Amino acid sequence: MTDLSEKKPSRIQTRNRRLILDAALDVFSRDGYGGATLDAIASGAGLSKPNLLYYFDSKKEIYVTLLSQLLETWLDPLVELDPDGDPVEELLGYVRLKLDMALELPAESRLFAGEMLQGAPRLAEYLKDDLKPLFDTKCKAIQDWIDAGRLAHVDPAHLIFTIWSTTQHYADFGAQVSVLLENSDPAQRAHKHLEQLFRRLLQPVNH
Amino acid sequence: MTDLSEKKPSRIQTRNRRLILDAALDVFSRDGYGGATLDAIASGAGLSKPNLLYYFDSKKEIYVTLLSQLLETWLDPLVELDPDGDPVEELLGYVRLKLDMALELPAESRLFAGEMLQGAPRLAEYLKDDLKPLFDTKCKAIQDWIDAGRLAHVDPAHLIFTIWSTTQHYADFGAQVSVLLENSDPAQRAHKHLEQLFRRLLQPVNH
DNA sequence: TAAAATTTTTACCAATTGGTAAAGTGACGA
DNA sequence: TCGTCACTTTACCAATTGGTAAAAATTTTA
Repeated sequence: MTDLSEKKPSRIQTRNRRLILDAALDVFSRDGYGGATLDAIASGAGLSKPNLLYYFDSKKEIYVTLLSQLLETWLDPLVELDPDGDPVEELLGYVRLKLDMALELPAESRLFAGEMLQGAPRLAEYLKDDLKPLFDTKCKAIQDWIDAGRLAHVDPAHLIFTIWSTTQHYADFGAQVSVLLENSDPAQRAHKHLEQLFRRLLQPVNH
Repeated sequence: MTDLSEKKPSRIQTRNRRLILDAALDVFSRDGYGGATLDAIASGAGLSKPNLLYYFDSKKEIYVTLLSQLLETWLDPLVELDPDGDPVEELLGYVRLKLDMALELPAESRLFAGEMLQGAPRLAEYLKDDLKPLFDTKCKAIQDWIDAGRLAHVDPAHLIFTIWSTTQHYADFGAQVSVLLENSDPAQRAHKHLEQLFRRLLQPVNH
């Protein structure tokens, strides 16, 4: 018997855990936690179910592993927001990054959204301990920009909500978006639209 | 044996179908279609599972009934958008209505969002046959406003996406919002923020 | 009030679920 | 070549799932 949670993983372990997590992302993001089955994940990974359970102790462990790996990359762009940079350009850069993430990692976005829809039962402590402090810090930075007259008067918290919602919409509601847009290149139009939107919102009024 | 799908329903039928749909909305919106169980719905409605299946033939039928009832009210505000009204005020009114719906009917919003996350398998024909024509009509109306110089140059389709995403965010990501905002009255601030956002975006530039 | 129709309960069931035990396979170093 | 360790398969299992059959209770109707 081996304890997979300790020591450096073998080549096989690295490969199979990767296969499992990739398949699990597909299944969980499509069917939700409750709708996902180990059989579907195992089959997606090309492994037998007991073999899958050799690498992860339970369904929940796979899900939680997936979520916590996601959260690292998810927070990153907000961390990068630089209080010493140009306010409008910093925020537009953040919008651009978030939109690119939504377009390139839609499954990740949907996994996160699905967890939120369920009331974030497995993310409660993450929200309070990690996201909240970061959120407050960035809200304050934005408020400082406003106070310095370098940014239009906006509610910092709701500005961030607006950035999150408008960008993630292209992943989470992708099914709707693709039906309604048909032809026109969604990615480029979305980029142009959001740039315009936030530029108009954020540009301080000269006086 | 009775055919519940025909003739006018009895008082008991009306009451119990209502109880079931109310409970089902709770369960489906929280756990998703796959995660929801008939036992949970039955218990929520205060009925036994076989009794519940006397009123609906299957789990899927409950879900579909719920969805299609929702869609009627969901589309309504967009239908109301009046091409003969004042452009900015019409659109701001639409935003206000959508935000109120999200705040007052969060479970409905989450049910819809959950279906979207799964790729809208049960809404494919609704999206194409009902939503798409309406969407196109309204996009054209917005474009006409722009061409008449009564509205800033915006991408109509993406404007609608932005309205949908920013408003529904307060329902779909409510778990996150409530953790991050703590005290401050979210509803009122959201209203003020979105009014400001869309006013700045939509107000045509004088020239 | 008796019969007819509707509603509810009891007792099931086959399929699927997450998960386990243990035997088997394969690679690698002593 | 043998034993050890990591990995995989086979054969399960108890619990839960969506759903059914039919009897029992209740309500409605004639």
